[in-house]
Amino acid sequence: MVLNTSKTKRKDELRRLILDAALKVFVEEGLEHLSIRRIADIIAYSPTTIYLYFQDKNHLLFELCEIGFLRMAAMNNNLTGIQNPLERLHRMGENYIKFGMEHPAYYDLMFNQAAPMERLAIMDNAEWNSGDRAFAELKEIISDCIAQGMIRKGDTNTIAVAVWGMVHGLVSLRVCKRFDKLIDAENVVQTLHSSLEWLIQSVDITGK
Amino acid sequence: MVLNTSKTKRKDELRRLILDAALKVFVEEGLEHLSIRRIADIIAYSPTTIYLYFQDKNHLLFELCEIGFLRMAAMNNNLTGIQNPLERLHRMGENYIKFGMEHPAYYDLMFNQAAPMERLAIMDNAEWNSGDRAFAELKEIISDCIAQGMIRKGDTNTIAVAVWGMVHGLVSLRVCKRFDKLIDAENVVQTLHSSLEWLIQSVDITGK
DNA sequence: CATAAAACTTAACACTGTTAAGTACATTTG
DNA sequence: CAAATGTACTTAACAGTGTTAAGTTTTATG
Repeated sequence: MVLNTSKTKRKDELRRLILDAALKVFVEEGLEHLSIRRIADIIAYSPTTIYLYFQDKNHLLFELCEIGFLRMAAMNNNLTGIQNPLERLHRMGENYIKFGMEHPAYYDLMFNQAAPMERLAIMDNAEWNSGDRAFAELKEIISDCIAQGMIRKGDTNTIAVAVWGMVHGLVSLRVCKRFDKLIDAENVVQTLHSSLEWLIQSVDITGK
Repeated sequence: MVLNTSKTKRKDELRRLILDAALKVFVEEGLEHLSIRRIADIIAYSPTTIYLYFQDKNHLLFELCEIGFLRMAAMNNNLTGIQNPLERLHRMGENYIKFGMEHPAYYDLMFNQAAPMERLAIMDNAEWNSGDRAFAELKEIISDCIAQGMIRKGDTNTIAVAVWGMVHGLVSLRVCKRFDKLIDAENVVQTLHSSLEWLIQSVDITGK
């Protein structure tokens, strides 16, 4: 298998151009304004050209998702050096919330929209690499918490789902504007962090 | 103000017919197949007629949401008789999960989709009645838990957001198919319930 | 240079939400 | 009773969507 011939390189260049244009539109104007024709206009190609590089719109959205996962993973660089696993868990949650607040369009696409997952459902036998890796990391931290006697013993899977569910729920309700009529706008983000802190303190059995 | 004249009655009848048709489509075929023209076909009227009864599609979706909230509230009928507030909270969470599993299309519309909230955002000064009532009920139960020394003292708002966030997160990830590649299909619902139970046990301070 | 292959475009299909303008019918008014 | 008003509804169109079959242009190869 030959990599990076001038052929594949040029293929990749336009592919990248398409993704960049798509990104620009959907970050700045929202997913609902992201259309194939809009992308085509920006890169000055005909709409059908995009179909030579992506099977369909879902495929394109899936790739945007993957980029989002990379950005999200990059946020967890500040975890290195934190030895205490419960503290790590807390910080990971705060990073998660931060990502959602800073990149709501990405977040919506990555966790709420059906489109990218439809693509994934079609290519059977394929695992969801990005999601899988992140989930595995979460489970490992929880495993450490249990091993060091910082949280109650229990099924790692169950606890991981619970923790992920919680932070996702907080961010998702915010991104989908479900807090807008219930909590003052200036307090929402603070409330999310408080809620996470409440969870961490509730499961912490070191000081009890 | 005159209620239920033959005029308003007939107006309401077609309105109801439209909502029923909309409901049928979006429950059976999903939100993406719910179009104004599809509804019009079913009720055998022209598409534009629908605009005489609803400002726009968002308005219609908002009304479907409200119907969903009624159904959801009805599920909590089995709470009467449960005195223990923590048990009430647990049962409320289970009802919430059950609703999401049984009515994924409703759930998606009520908590994930942007459309219904856009309608709500426009009519300023209006509060989100359905959401407001449900959230207030949750806060009251938590208040009771604290008063009876069943969970740690803390800000009611913060804890309510945490609890709602958690169950919403679980249901939302399931409805949006984010567990599909991570957890075996036959175990997912059981895992959600276990996760909720884990939370309840983690915050319960009565036996410690 | 001719041929084959790759890259790209045109035109169309079947949809979408939404609106301006027009029609048919019932009710009220002079 | 006839004319005027008002209600209920439809037709036709606009501007947009994802997507595909078929045709054209450009590039690379023998």
